[in-house]
Amino acid sequence: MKLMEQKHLALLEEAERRAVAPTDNLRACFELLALAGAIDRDCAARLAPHRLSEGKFVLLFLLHGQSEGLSPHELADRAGVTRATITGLLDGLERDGFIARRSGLEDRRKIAVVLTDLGRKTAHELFDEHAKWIAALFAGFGADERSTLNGFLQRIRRNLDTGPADTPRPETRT
Amino acid sequence: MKLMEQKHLALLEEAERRAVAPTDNLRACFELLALAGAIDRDCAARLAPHRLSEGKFVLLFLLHGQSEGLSPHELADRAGVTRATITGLLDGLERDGFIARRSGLEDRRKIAVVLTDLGRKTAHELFDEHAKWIAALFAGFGADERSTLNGFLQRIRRNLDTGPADTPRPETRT
DNA sequence: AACATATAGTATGGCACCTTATTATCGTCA
DNA sequence: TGACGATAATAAGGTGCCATACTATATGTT
Repeated sequence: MKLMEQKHLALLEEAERRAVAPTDNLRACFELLALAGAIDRDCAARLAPHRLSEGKFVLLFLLHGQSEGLSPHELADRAGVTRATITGLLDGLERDGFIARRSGLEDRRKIAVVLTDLGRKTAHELFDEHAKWIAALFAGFGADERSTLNGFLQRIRRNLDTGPADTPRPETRT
Repeated sequence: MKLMEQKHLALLEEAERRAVAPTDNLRACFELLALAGAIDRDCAARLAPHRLSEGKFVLLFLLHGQSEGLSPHELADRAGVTRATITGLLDGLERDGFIARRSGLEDRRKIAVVLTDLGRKTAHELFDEHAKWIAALFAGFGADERSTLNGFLQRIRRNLDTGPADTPRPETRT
């Protein structure tokens, strides 16, 4: 269990050598990023045995309960990725037998993506397990602690948003 | 500025519908992940104008000050990625004129990666800016607050490590 | 009806990361 | 000495993400 990522350790050492910035702040930031990275990796590791990635899992539970299916466009909107990315994920899900593509009836440009039995079964089984796993990460936290943590995160986010006025980020398209 | 990622919103809704896990916990986790994601994206956006990614930037400052250069193997160890990944990053850095590959003298399997003038200049300029940017994320935080936050993160990490005994993660190879 | 424009899905190519070969070189030990 | 296993770098192929460009279909305008 590494407390910090290798690259961040290196950066920290160099920053100490140069004394350009308060290293306590750097350390705090890297611990945050390391934890998030660890969560992501753990998530991926839990889904991998089912031949799923996080992105694919999201599509699965988005489709679950939609007996009519959803179009790739809708999936993209709800999952928060581009349509092109959806195409790739669907290719994998179709190959592995989780979903099927049905060509649309009224609008022939549209496609309806529907779960197969395997897809439905997998989505159903995994969702609860997944949600419980995530919730368990905050086991032992009281409401007050969660809200304190949240306050910290908000403040960091504010610093993130107001700070870099020099970088004209193209404002994630809607 | 989105507070939470689209996919997490969707997951949260479904979890509320099903009432399988305390959604406050889920929400807290997603806020954490969203912030980390936002930081990563911001980092990428700051480096992109220089034709650098975070991975490439790390290599650059690892090489900075190493007048003898480093081998891809050493770079991989210090950056915490595989040698194969390093090869790809070096290809890009070489193409863009930041580094040069020098074939080794004593051991002819080895290659010495050295910075070009452009590489040295870029590394030098960017490092301070980058470190200051990261430190600025924790502007306004006192030592006590940083340590409270850190305590929270450690607790989450402990939950992460102890929880999933069922997932036999292959224990990140050294 | 005809043309312009918008939309749906996908292909293509790029990036950063991975795992698993493959090739060249090194060091050792029989 | 020469064969063997370790090591260095890379190649090949896979994933998930992106942006851009293309095709087919739909729709609105005149």
